[in-house]
Amino acid sequence: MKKSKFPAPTPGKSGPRPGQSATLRIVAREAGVSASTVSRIINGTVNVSDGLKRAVEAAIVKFDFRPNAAARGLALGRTSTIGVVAQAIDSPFYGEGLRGIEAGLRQRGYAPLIMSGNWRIEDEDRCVQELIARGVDGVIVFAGRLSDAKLKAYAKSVPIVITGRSLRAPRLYSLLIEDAGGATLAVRHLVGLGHRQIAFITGSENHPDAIERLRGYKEALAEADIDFNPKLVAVGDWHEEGGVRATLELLASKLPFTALFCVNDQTAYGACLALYRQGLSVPHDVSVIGFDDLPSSTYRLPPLTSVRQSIGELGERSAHAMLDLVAGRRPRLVAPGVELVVRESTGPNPGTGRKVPSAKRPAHDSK
Amino acid sequence: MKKSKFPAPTPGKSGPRPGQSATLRIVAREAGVSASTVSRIINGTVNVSDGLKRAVEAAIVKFDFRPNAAARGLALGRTSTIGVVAQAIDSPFYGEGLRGIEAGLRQRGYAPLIMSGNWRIEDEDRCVQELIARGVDGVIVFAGRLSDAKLKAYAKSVPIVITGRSLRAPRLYSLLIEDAGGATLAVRHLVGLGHRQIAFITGSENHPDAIERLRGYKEALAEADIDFNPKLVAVGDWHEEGGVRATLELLASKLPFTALFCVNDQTAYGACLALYRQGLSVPHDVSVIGFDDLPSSTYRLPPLTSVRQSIGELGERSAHAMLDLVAGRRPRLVAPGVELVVRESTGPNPGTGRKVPSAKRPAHDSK
DNA sequence: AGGATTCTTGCAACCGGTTGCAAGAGCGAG
DNA sequence: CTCGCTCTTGCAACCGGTTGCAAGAATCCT
Repeated sequence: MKKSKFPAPTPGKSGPRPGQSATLRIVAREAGVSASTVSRIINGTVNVSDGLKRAVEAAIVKFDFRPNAAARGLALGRTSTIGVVAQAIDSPFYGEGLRGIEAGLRQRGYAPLIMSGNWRIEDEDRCVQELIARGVDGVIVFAGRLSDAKLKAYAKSVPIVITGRSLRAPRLYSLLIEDAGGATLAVRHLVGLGHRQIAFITGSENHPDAIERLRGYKEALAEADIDFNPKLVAVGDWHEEGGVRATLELLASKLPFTALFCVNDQTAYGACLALYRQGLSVPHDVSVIGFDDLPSSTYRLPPLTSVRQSIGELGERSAHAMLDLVAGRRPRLVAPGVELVVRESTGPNPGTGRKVPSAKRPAHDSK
Repeated sequence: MKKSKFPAPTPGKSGPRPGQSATLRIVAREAGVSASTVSRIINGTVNVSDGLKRAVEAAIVKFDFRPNAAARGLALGRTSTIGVVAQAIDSPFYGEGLRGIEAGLRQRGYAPLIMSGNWRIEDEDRCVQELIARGVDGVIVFAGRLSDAKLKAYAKSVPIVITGRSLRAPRLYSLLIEDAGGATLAVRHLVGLGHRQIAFITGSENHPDAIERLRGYKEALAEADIDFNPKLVAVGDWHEEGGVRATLELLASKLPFTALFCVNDQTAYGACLALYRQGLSVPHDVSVIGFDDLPSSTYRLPPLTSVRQSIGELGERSAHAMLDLVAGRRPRLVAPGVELVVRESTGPNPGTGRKVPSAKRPAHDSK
């Protein structure tokens, strides 16, 4: 496999060989210069006389030369690759975040190496380890669940950016999402429409985002002098399926509710389906509101009211924060703010006698 | 930046230093052996005596040693990384495909390096070039539009797997999707429900998948002795927005139709919204059928009838085909077959007097 | 027991770019 | 015309694993 020790690399032929890319030294020989000169021309490290430059450039074109990334990475000690840990690459939420990350990295010549944690902490852990082993220049953990301690430990071997929590450590930067604030926004909207019995479907119970959103829900209830009823909280799984199940549980409990706040949009999609199956209309019988404002929420039937937190923007900012860390600068970025987007899945409480002034809702959508 | 020439690498301290990973030689010194021995133990290349093995393993643990991927890649001539070109990472379609690819690669220790072509041929081209420059061991072009000639040219420098077309060249493998067959399935289903005026919303016009699905649509019409009417074909963009626009155009043309076949599920989502806006009910006024059977189609209102072509499975098979190519074997895989999944967005033609026997539709969903 | 095998292990030369150092070329000033 | 300066360019030593080769140790054979 090794062993290739051509004394004079095929002196007779000079064209590029298929499937075997040229090396710096081959190009150098062709142009009659040394390898270092070629390297310097490619990287623009120092000035090179015009004649040589032209000759070298011709040789580069002739052999279609591309510097070997592994060799360059080895010499420079960096790979221009950032590891990204998501939970699932197929998921509107992570998809949008990854798009933002990719866009943010590409601007400066970096590329993301993406791995999926499959919602399992052990997998997430394995991902980070494998990414480090692959020599990435940094790791972005997007909405992950790894413990703070683990993250701090990993930050010792590679810069880390983490979204969805607040954590301070050297070479680690965190972007905190306004989970509680967004949840408060959602519940206030429902209260404003006259709802008093507002159910909540949470995500997996120990996820930091879920905990915070529950907190925001409680705060908004307190604000409106509504007692918090734990029986109006059901547990989903961040996916449609969990939304269906949780909604059916809530309905089965016979506890009346006229509005439903879901921990994320996908859960809300499931909730809408479950309500439809039970012959309940959204928003006439039950108002439903989500969180994230996924792109597809605009196109749901009915279009979903949601709390917008631009995931794409969050991804892009994570990427920039990471590039700052890599360059040794201290990032100065925060997560984008949250914002209520009112569409057609929420409406006035049908129970109240008094007419609630209808919220302004655009005719087609409110993009 | 280089210059580091520690005569004796910090002989006093011996613990791992933060941010600076240990090298093979450091581990070797700690264990009192040579670097080659450590390498051989790690890779299991040859037998090593038990005592040394234990000492080395202890040293590896002590320094938390992970071999540098760049160096290994340089020495071995491969990176265990496969480049993947998608159009958009945030897109249920590509998301599912990428998940399959990741799963298929991970099984054998490979990881995907994903880049987005953003639906632009030039970007797609740039992606392939950058991936090659990064030294990936192969490139999977997932549902791309690069010309056959370009692909063949690239296959000279790196193995290539391409989905969605049929192409033969050395070190290139293609997985052909049954686009036409799937489209025929969809239209036959509609015909079976009594529909005769069946509209079609295509994707971007020059995309191979779109062309093939149109062909299948025409074939099924011919089969049922229905004349093909080009005015019943509208152009979308593979996304919800295009589905909305195309549907509004079809409705504005005043040409009656009772069923609508959409080139993919996202287009169908948009179509459903547009119909809803115009006060038309799916499936009572118009039947809608999609293509792809995205996971979220199960949770639409109403759940969408679609032609299932397991994208995830396609991704996984692409990955396996690529690994075959890399290993020098000839892949023997084909794309997964298509299959009709009947849900609730299609129903009997409301216009026909005769009652059409209702298709069997499960109560909740037909996963 | 002596010689022939086989096994273990280290040395050193790779893989392909990068870069400090110094030699040589080119140029201006005295 | 010579000295000293700057600019261009090549040499060689890295980066950190891998592996052919051969020396030495261990094992087996007659």
